[in-house]
Amino acid sequence: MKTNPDWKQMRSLHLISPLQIRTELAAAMTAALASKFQVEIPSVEVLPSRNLSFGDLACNSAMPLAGKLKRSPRDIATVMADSISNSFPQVDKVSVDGPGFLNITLSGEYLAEFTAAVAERGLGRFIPSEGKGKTALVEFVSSNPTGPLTVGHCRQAVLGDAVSRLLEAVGWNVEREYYFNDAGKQMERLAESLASRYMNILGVAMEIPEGGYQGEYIKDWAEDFLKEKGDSFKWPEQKDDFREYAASRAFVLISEDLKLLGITFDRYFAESELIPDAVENTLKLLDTKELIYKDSEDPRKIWLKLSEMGRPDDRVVVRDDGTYTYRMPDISYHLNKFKRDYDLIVDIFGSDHIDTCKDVETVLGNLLGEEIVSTRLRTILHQFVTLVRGGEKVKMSTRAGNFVTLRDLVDEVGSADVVRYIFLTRRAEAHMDFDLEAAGADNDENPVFYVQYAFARISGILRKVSDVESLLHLCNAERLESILTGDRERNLMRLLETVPLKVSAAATSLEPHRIPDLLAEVARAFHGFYQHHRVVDPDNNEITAARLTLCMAVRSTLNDLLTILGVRAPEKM
RNA sequence: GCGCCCGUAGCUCAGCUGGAUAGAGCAACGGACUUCUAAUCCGUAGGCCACAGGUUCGAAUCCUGUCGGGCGCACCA
Repeated sequence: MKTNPDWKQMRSLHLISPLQIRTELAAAMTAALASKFQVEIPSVEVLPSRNLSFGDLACNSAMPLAGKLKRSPRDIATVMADSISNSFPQVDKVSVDGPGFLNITLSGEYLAEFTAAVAERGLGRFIPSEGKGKTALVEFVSSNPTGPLTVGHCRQAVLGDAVSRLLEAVGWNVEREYYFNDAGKQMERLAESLASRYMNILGVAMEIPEGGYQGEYIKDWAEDFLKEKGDSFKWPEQKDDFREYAASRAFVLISEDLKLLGITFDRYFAESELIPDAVENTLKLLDTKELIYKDSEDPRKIWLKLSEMGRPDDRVVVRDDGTYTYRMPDISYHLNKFKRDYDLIVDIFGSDHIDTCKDVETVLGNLLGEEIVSTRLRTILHQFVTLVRGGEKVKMSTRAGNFVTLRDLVDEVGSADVVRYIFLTRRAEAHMDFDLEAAGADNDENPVFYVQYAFARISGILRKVSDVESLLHLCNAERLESILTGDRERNLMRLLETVPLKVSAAATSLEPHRIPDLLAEVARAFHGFYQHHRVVDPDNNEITAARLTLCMAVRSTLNDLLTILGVRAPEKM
């Protein structure tokens, strides 16, 4: 998926990429308008047709240009149509329809060449590689290391991994990073909660602190702590021992949870690494820029002047005991990320982070320049997940310790593929009801199987054929075009041709939810084709070869799209 | 009260940098297995795109307001 198209080789085959044909058509039409009307013309846009019955590509630029050129939209569209109608072998038909739409139908020759090339060399090389040679950092999950991951983290984990994979699909070199908050007040509470359980085992009364952690897993940790380290520890004398032990156990817990979904990180970045040097440097920097001030009553307490930067309220960044609030190391962390010089920094947070991440962005803008921050930092805030079982909402409460964990979810659903796919079907900013019964169902209520089944079917066909390679060599683009003339075959090729640019658009907008839609569309078109056309015909090698070529192209497309979601492409089901 | 997100078919959701008849899956109804896996296919039905204004040649899409839901408004993260 990472290789770049070899344009020269394609030229020799008369094949140009989906992106290039669109670019060339737009350029030709823009040039024709400029020369005919002798005015500056904003570049026209060639877009996918909304409805395939109009054609493959459409352009509506004639309508907005009508006022400026003082001509009717249809006249303008006609000028555009004339400029491309006979000069592109990739174009079969151009028409002007309705109020001034320009509709373009791609030629069978081009579609056949494209399909053959995808079958032979894979779809990946046709995806425009905008990210080639560039690096991106994607931060996600970053949950407090205080316990197992929950359903909310699960959505974020899946989303972050898919965003990363999507960026990789268009050529980015991606690093996945988990910011490990191991230095804050929550860690203190966790350590004390552990100490409390430990003391209880030893028969000493000690309450779990206010806001502490009640989960059963802490009891297990306490028992292990006792076994491994002995019974001589006291709170708060050996505070650090409790804290370190809890953090390391939480770390293991979290990485095992992530492993259930097949997610790994390139780096776990510990907040404690920033303390105190990096944070003190950041404070000095903020002070130099006069963005902080001392509290009027307690000079050890330090405030951030957010209200002067257009945010609603000033915030404390250093408490009177000298410890930092969440925002402080987070600003340092982001400065660190910028210093590492990525071309793109993606932050993924739950919607409860809205205020803090706006604050951090604002401060970064003041320190580094708004231009740099707005072009290089992109934040995805996802909404929460409501679990539904049998039409009833599943109550979740972190405090009481009866939350549904990521592990529970994957166990109940029974498949990481299903969990990933369903989470990725909704766009990040939309609320989401996750129906445990439907997700756990082993039937056609489950959208994942529909797509995977298409891949498995193709694999089944391939198993029927003894020598796929030599059969495929029987089939060149010309033959493909003359044999695959059915509507279903033709529409399948048309659909495949749009995939590279749709992937590219999804990556540009950091929206992996577009991929499941696309997958379902490809699978649907394939299932329809499969039902109506027999692929393997022992008496007709030519037809077999042509349809097999199409199957190979679909297979490659499904595989690449499933890879973006991190969902398996099974040979058998 | 303030900020952000959401409100599209019975259910879950796409479509939202404005464009030609609003889409899909599931559920419902009617059909299709002596043929490469029927976890499939074909067909039918289902919608004042929350509501009210505005911008324009054109609005589910942009703006304003109202109503409804989620999240936040910590010296937690």
